Amino acid sequence: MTAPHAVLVVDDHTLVRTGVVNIISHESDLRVVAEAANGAEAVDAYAAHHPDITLLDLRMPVMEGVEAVRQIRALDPSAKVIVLTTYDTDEDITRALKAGAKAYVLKDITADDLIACIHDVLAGKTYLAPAAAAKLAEGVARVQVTPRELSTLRLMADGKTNKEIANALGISERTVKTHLGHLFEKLGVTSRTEAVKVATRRGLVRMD
Amino acid sequence: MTAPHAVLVVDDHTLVRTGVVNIISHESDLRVVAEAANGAEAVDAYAAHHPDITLLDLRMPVMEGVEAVRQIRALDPSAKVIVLTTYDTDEDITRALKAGAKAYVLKDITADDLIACIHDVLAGKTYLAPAAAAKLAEGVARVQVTPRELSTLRLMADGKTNKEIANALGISERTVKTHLGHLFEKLGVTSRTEAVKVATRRGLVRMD
DNA sequence: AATGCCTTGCGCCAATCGGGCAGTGGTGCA
DNA sequence: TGCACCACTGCCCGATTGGCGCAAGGCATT
Repeated sequence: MTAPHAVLVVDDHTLVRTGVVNIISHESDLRVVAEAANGAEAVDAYAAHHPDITLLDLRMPVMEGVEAVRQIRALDPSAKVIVLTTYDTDEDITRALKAGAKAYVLKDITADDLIACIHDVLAGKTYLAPAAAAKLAEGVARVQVTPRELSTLRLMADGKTNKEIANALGISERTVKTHLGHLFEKLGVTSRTEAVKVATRRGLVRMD
Repeated sequence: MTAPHAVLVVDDHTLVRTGVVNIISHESDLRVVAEAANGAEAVDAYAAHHPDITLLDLRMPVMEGVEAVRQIRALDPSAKVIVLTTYDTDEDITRALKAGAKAYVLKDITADDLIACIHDVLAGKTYLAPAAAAKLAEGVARVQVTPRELSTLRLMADGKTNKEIANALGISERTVKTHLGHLFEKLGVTSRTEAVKVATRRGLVRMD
């Protein structure tokens, strides 16, 4: 029998975190060596323990999950991070995978499947929740939103008028209209309110 | 030693649910007699087992949590339901309490506090998460949105134009404007996009 | 050199939106 | 019997929005 694999569990919801820790504790070849409640703590804990596996949520205060993945992978390019979250917008999924996550699973996964996923990742494989894989597949052919368009979109979703957006970005109101026009086309809508809806669904904007 | 109290656990996220079940299993005076993954299952499970305590999430497919609380309380007016959720919008809180929930706690609660909360409710007390209590307090002085205004708001948040809303509700476009005008005033905004933002934050509309 | 995309900008125009003023009818409560 | 509130509607007006076409400079890829 070899030494158990070290696991770091990150989730801002204490209850969920202890629930996951409990489940993992039942496995003899896994051992939780640290817990964290936000991205910043997660990076610190990773640096301190260098676990074999990191399980982390995406939506967290202080530091977002994707940024945490990025920083952990910067500390250790071989780090194996499993994203465990509630949401499956294609933005979240692609950003997490781009940041270097090895797996993306949803919280409606069963305990057994989670354990299986951890073993897969430990063995060097990757794992995608079926729903995540589907979203990703349909997203392949998806139109790209440019950085400037995204800034415009965010300000618009915040309730700003074209004039206010223009001032905020230091460009003319006409240019704002052009960006929005392109956005509407890409999102398949005709009004800003509708745009907010589908952008939210796609994970392009957040209602914080 | 008396018989342990029967508990029903309801959450659509399997992982979270088993986590909670695990935590409760560690208490000798509590016993999980059934689990459910949505509101409809919850009502069925309640009818079948009549548990002493029901722990349930609000956001679920098939049947929403608040509706489940209502139906369970209709089956058994003495039912003790604890709402256990991630969100703390004042809409969710007030609706859950109005539906007859005995407690409202967030998922960032610790396992110990959850157990304490269960015991409180078993003893006939009620329990409100501090954040929930605060939201409720500030909400006392909050302006009321009328049913008709709410319908209008929902359709608007869906991206509909005033004309489309008018057709959908069978009223004139002018009336839609009146409703929206009143809404804007109550929400403290001047545009529909802004209205969508604050209405979402308050839990009046959902981005499903 | 050519092609393509992003970003920026222009004018024009019809539709939509937000608001002001005014009014009717109904319900429920004091 | 008032009073308050809700739901509904009309006309009018200015501001904003969305769609149309067009185009120039920059930057990267081929």
